[in-house]
Amino acid sequence: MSTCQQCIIKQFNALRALGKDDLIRLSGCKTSKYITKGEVLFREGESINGVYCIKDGICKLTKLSANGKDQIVKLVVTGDLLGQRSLVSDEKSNLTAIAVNDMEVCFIPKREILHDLTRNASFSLDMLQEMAKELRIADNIIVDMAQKSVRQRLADLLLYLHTTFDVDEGGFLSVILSREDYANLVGTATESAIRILSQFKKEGLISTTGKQIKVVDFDGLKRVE
Amino acid sequence: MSTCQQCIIKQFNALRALGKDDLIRLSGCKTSKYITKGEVLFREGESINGVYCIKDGICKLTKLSANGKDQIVKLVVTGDLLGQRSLVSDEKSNLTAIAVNDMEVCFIPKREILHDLTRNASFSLDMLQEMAKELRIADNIIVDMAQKSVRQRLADLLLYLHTTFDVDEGGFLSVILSREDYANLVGTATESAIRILSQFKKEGLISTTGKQIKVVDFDGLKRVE
DNA sequence: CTTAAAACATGACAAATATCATATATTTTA
DNA sequence: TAAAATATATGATATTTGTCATGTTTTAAG
Repeated sequence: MSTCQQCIIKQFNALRALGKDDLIRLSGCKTSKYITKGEVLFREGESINGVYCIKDGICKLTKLSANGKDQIVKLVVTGDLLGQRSLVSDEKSNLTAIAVNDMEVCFIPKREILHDLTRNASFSLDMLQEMAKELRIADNIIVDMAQKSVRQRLADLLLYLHTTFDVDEGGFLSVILSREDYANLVGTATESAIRILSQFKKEGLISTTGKQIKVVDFDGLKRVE
Repeated sequence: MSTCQQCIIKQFNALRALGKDDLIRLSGCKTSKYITKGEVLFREGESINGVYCIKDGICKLTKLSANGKDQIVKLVVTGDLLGQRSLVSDEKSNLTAIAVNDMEVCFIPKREILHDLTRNASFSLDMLQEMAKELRIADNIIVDMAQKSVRQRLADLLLYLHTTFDVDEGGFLSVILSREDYANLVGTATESAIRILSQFKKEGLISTTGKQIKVVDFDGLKRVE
């Protein structure tokens, strides 16, 4: 079994701020878990009681809106922590986490993280910085949701997926999402998302083969309005 | 000149976690400032280099979207801190702050706050908790922006203003906003906001006298769809 | 007080998006 | 493999929202 100390994943999140002794302690009480595509890691309203460190895979954080539709609030990827927000504010989870592809995660109990947060200022400062970054991103999404058209938001999403998750040998986006996921990410009806993706294809901005999507004209997508 | 130690405002934000000595130190280097309605406290892209503690008044945090419209991301009120996010992540401000009514604020330089953040774990944990709360609120706003109609968002806003800022003797909302502000808060055209407010009035959900608005049927507004 | 400017209001119309219906393709299950 | 379930696609239409035009009211300035 691998230890947190050896694990390179910690470089990508606040755990990097911990020293050798703390990492050894975490290793001793962490559990690891494999989740297959589509499985639920935790649900809105549940107590998480710890933090997940994503060793591999991608998951979507969704919230059920009043009208019964799921909104995907963000995608969380390899290297990210999951559940810090609920842990810090001592609340049940505000969001549901569902695996977008097969995942490997480590679970670290709340008590251990709190131990470090209260004693290790550089760890809590690092976590504070991460959360500040998330907050800026969330504010920007609010503005985009409020002011941009569905067409623009969908173009932005494709650009985001292209730059953030990279592409495979064929140039296709390496994250495979359903059309419904696309709709739930930009906040529109599934039919609208499908329709606009078809338009993008006709306009030569993207090409598609089943669920696989390739960004053909990056700058063209940027200019969409 | 009043000291931070005596100031009751600190009860409402992370400064409550500081001890006597730290508060005395802050008092020594803080500056206070009066801002009149409509004045800009800081702009998007500026370095704030500190934190504002709002002693009195309300201000709106806006961001200019790609299409040239201002979106109000949140209202910040008496007791809140302003600028922590930029300070913590060491970035220029992502938002513009404009006074909605006359304000009194105290400015505390970055260096002093950082001093406490790196040394005082309970202070940085408290700030972390505040930011976690803000992040949950932001996530919920994203869902509402994406999934609710303009009519619902405007009804929600009236309910929020009613419960958060209370009402005057006549039952009118104590925050006076222009119709344009209402539009920029819910992310719609000014004409649309005006039109829907007129509808609410006809439907007996609110009553208005000039800029003053009174929530008449709270539960009715809740049921708006 | 009078005039100019800004804010508010509303109609008419255009554009964007949602909804419903239906068809086809793809995946899963038996 | 066949059948069922699910996902994708697209047309027709309704609804929501934005834009432009115009008039009225309120506020600010001289």
